[in-house]
Amino acid sequence: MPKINDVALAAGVSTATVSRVLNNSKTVNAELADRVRVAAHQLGYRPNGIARSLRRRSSDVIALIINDVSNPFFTAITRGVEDVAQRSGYSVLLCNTDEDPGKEATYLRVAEQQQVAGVILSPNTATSDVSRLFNAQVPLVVIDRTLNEPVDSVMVHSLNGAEAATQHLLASGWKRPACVAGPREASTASDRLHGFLEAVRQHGNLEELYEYAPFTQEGGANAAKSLLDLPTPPDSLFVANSQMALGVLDEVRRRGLRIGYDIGIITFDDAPWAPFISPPMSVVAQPAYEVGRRAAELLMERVISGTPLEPREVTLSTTLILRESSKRLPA
Amino acid sequence: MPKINDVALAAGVSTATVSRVLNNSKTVNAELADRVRVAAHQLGYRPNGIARSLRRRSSDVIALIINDVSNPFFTAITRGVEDVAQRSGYSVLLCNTDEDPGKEATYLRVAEQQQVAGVILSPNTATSDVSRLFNAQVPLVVIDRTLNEPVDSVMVHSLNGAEAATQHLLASGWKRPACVAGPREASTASDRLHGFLEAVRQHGNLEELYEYAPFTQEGGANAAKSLLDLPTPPDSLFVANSQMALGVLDEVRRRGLRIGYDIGIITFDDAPWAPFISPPMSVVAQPAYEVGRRAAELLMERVISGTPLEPREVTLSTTLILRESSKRLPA
DNA sequence: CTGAAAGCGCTAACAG
DNA sequence: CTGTTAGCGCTTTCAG
Repeated sequence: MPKINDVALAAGVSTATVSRVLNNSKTVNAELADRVRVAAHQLGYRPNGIARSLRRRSSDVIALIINDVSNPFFTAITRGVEDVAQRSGYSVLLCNTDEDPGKEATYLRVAEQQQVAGVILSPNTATSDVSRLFNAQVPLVVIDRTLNEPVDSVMVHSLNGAEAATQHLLASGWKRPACVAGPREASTASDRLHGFLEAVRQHGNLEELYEYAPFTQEGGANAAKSLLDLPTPPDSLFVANSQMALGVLDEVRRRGLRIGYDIGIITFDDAPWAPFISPPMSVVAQPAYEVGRRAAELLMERVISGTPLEPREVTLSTTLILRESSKRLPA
Repeated sequence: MPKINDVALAAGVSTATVSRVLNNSKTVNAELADRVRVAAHQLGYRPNGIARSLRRRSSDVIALIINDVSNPFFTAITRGVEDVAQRSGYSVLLCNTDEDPGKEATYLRVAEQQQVAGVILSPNTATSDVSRLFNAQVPLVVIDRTLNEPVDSVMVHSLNGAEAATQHLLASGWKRPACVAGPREASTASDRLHGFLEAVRQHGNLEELYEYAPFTQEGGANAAKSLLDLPTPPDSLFVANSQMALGVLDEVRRRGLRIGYDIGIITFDDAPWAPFISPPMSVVAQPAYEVGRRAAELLMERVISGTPLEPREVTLSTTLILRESSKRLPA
C-alpha cells in the first residue's frame, strides 16, 4: 500500500501538498495539483483513514446503534439515516444491540474508540451510560426511547397512538381489551402501556389487563399465552410492537381463535406484512423513515457546525391505520 | 480524555508498561500491573482505538456488508455473524448497500480505510471490486452471491431449492408456472431462475415464463404484473425472495386472485410472516443464521491465525417447507 | 522485567 | 503558494 510520502515523491512535491490536494484545499497551484492527482492515481494510493482520524480526531463515519435489526421499524429508520448521511458524505455503521445492555456498552465504546463523527442511539434503558461520548464531545442524538440526559432526541408520541388504538378497540365493540406490553425498561413500552391504560380508565368499569414481555416474537407469544389463560380472558389485544404481534398471531392461531369474532387485535408498527395476513392487521404506524431522517439531520448539524447547541427535541406523531383485525364482526 | 501517558505518570511507570498491562502481557510484575490498573481506572482511561489501530495496522472490528437490511434473510445472517464475532471479542459493523454498487464501493473503501480486521461481503455482482481489500491483505469471506475471485465463501445451493419448489408446484397440479426472478446481476437470482427452468424443462411441453426484477417488494409487484398481464397468464408463481413475495401478494390481491384456486405461490426465504399470511406461504427456506455463523467462523480463523490459507468454499442446503399457498385446491 | 525511543500515516501550524 | 516539521496516542523493538 503506497503512503502519502510515496505520492509526494512521485509527484515531486511535499506530503503537505499532497494532503492539500487530496483534501481539496483551494490554495494549490493547478499544475502541481494535477501532478499529485496523476501520481496518486498511478500508484493506486488510498489515504489511510485511521491515520487521518488520529490526526483530525474524527472520522467521516457515524454510528447508528439500534436494538433489533430484524425489526422493520429500525430498518426503516436506518434508511432515513443513511439517506441524509450519504448526502453529507458520511457513511453509517449500523450496530445491533439485540436489547442487550452489554452489547450496547460495547458499541458505545467502539464508537468512542473509533472516533466516529457522531452517534444516533436507541438506548436500551433510560439510564444507558453515554457519559464517555459526552466527555469525548461526540455529537449524539437519541431516538425512539428516552434517556435521562439532556440530549438531542427524535421521539414518536407513543402514548397518543396507544390511546387511540385502544379507544378504537373499545369503539368497535370489544369489551375486554388487554395490552401485550414491551419490556418495563423501555420508555416506549411504558408509554404505550400508559396510553392503553388511559383509554381503559376513560371508558370506565374495565379491568386493567396487561403483561410485560420482551419486544420479540417469543415475548409476544408468551404474553398472549398468559393473558388468554386468564380465568376470564380478554376479548381483544393491543400489542406494543410488530415483532410481538407475530408471536401473538401464533398463539391465537394455535388456540383456534378467529380474529374478528373471538378476538380483536391491533398492534404498533406498520410492518410490511401487516396488510397481507389474514385478516389484514390494523396498526398504529410510526413514521420510522422520518425518525431516521430527522435524527440524522440533527446530528449532521452538530457534526458539521461543531458549535455547541441547546439540546433539541422533536416529537412525531403516529397514524392509526384501520384494517380488519381490530373490527368486531357480527357472529 | 486521559492518554496513556497520563496513566503512566500516575502509576509511576513508563507508557510501555501501561500498554503491556492493558494488553494482558504476562510479563509484568504483579504489583506494577496493579498500580497501572488502579491509575487507569481512577483516571477513567480508555485506550484510543484509532491510535492503537494505526500502530497495529488492524482493529478489533469486522465489517458485514449486505445488500438489504430490511430483508429478514440478511438480518438472520447478521445474528449468526454477531454471535461468533462476539465470542472472539470482535464487534461487527453492519453496512447496508441497498443493492447500490456505489454504496458497496464506498463501504469497501471505508472497511479498508478503517482497517477493519476482516470483512464479510454479500457482493452486488460477481464483478464487485475487492482488489483493494485483497492488496491490503484484509481477510474476506463472501456470502450469498458468488464473486469471480478465489475467496472463502459460504453459499446456499439455490438451484436445487428452486428446482424442488418448481417440481412441487407441478406435482401439485399447476399447469403453467412462471418465475418472478431477481436481478440479472445477482448470482442467486440466476441460480434460482435456472433451477426453475430446469424443472420446467424436465416436465416438458411448458413455456418458459419468467421476469427479471429487483429484489424488492416493488420489483416483485411489477414482475407479477407483467406476468399476469400476459395473454395466457401463468397459473402459479415461483418467487425468488421474500421481499418480492410481498409485492406479488399485493398484486395478486389487487386482482382478486384466490391463492390455491386461481393461483399457486411458493417463494424463497422463510420470512417470519410466512406462516401467518392467508393462506400460509410455502417456502424454500435458507439456513440464514448458519450462513452467518459459518462465514464468521471462516473469517475469524483467518483473522486470528493470520496465516494464508487456501480459499475454502462451504455450500449449505435449502429446505422445502410446504404450507398452503402452493397447494392446488379442488374448485 | 522495564524503559527509551522510534515510528504507524497523516494533517496543520508555521515559516519561507 | 509550498515545504518543513511536529505531533495525534499507541505499540513494540531494542537495550539495559
